[in-house]
Amino acid sequence: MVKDKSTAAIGDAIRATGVKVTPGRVRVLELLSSAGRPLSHADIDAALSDLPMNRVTLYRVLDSLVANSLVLKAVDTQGVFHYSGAASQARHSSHIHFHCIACGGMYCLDAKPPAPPKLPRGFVLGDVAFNLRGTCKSCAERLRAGVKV
Amino acid sequence: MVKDKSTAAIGDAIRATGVKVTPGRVRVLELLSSAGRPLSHADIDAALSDLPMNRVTLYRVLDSLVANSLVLKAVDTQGVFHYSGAASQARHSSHIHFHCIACGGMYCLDAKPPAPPKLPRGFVLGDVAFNLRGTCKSCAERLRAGVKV
DNA sequence: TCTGCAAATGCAACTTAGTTGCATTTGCAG
DNA sequence: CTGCAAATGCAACTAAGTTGCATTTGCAGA
Repeated sequence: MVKDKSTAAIGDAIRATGVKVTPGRVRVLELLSSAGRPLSHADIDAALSDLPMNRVTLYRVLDSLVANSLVLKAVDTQGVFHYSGAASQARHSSHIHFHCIACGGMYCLDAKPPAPPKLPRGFVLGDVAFNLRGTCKSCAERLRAGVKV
Repeated sequence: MVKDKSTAAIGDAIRATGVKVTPGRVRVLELLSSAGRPLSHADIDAALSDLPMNRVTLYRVLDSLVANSLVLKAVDTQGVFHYSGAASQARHSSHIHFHCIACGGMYCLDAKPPAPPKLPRGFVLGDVAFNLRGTCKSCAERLRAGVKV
């Protein structure tokens, strides 16, 4: 069976970083690249029912992909880490994430993130977290309808 | 012994929210109000050597203060929660926090946070997290000097 | 194609952060 | 001063993430 083009491309991207191309790495990067939103460790774990992977291995796969800039790691306002494919990095770094405190969902907002402010001399900027928290449309409507939380 | 003015004011602020004024709540709010930066749960726990408090109680004290808007809860890019007194809320909501990945320190930057973007219809904004991560001046210099991490 | 080895994985055990249930203590209203 | 709801302490639990070590596997070189 011939691997489809995108899977091969993903394998090449991994190989290019100098680490081994393993089923786990390919599968996780594939998942993150095609997912429309950043996924948590638990989200990914649940999505990998076709390729059961040890909890620890998933952490290490993610660490490896993050270390090689193939995946982005960000934290939401609840302190939960979310990962997104670096291919969608441009997409995800060009807008903001909204985390619903009622349903736990994460949404990508169609708005530009602010420019990082000027840092004091000597400070080196790594990455930026700009996340909003609140209630999403459907949860807000449900709550407004009088349903108790 | 007569309580000093600020302690009394803190007690009043707590009482005004309708909850009981307890030594733990006063001490924690006092600490967060006078601290120049947001403190983590561990920071607070360590600072309370004069008033040993159960780990769980500290969580509940913080929850109570946050629920009554006397304290702000925010998360850094490492997923660690930090608390700051609401009296210093104006101060801390009017600028940005920088978290050093080398020394773990948190710095308050003298820059305005961006205006929250316009949300889609129906979305309700709760709070905002805008944190930067990187290397602070002293750590950057130390690393540049050739010291291995 | 085969082989050896470093890299990757799985597993078990551990740490840390945060939560829950319940018995005891305490702030404070009456 | 007294009663009771609220707050606390304690123990046990869950979830997230880490570490050490034995086993397996990708892949470079023979």
